[in-house]
Amino acid sequence: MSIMPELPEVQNVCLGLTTTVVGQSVTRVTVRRRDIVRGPSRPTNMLRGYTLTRIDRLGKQIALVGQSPNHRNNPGTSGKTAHSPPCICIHLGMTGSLRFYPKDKPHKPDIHTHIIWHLNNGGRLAFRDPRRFGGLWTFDSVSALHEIRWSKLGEDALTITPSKLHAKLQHTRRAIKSALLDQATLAGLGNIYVDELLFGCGIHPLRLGCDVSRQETQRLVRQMRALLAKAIRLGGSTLRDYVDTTGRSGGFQYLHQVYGRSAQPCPRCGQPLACTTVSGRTTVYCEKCQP
DNA sequence: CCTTAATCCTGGAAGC
DNA sequence: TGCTTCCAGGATTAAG
Repeated sequence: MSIMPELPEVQNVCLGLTTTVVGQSVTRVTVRRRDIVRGPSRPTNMLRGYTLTRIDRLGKQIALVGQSPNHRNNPGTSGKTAHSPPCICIHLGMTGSLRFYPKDKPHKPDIHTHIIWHLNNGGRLAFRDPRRFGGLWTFDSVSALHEIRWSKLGEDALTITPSKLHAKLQHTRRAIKSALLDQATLAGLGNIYVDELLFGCGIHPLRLGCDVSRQETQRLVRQMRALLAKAIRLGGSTLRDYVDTTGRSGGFQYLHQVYGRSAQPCPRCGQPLACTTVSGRTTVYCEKCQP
């Protein structure tokens, strides 16, 4: 089973990028597949000539924020848009990865390596995505990213408050699982964590969103933060000893109590876990523990 | 409003 | 063993 980039994985990618590419400037960009750059894409020229100043994240989406090298020497000659830094938004989709290769580490791009940023320290950042569900969007400014793209997303799963989530859930008659998967409700949850979360909270995936009480929502948010935080920590540790298969699979199993365990005994009551489809997604749950 | 289905795509698993 | 088939998944779109 390969790593699925949901919020915790994306967060770890961001942490990695912060320590490797932030502060570096982009000397050259190789676009090996043009169609992986979606939407109107000419303006930022893929950040060539810019310095990467920071990495932002909302839900599962990553933003590489650039800054013109002469920005400091040339402040405020015209309107604010002139100095709003350009950025690139990256979604890893199902199989996307963003990997940094230091100067001395060789890197042989294969057919699935779509974009390579060459950095001034000799390092390279490579976007690879075999299945190509992921993609990349360029923006003139961070504010454009927020207005055009991130405004459609709900609050980040790590920071949303119980009352905000409850307000969103209250006026929907969709299944709770569908609502939680919808990035417009809150950003960051995917199929795996939604199943785990609902199991952890003892909530049936088909319960109506508006039937989830304030107290249950509180439990949901509390559990969600704990789950994501744990996964982030674990991701960090699995990255360190990536080659150690046993350590990695052990952590993986610990996190997944229901996902991928259809018909296996419920970790809480022992009854075989049920499997169904909700919003077109495989859904595993316990009929007894999630009434 | 809401759901379902189709679409995109490839690698891995299962079946024969 | 090698071939075929199926299926997973997120987001978007169209259709019911």
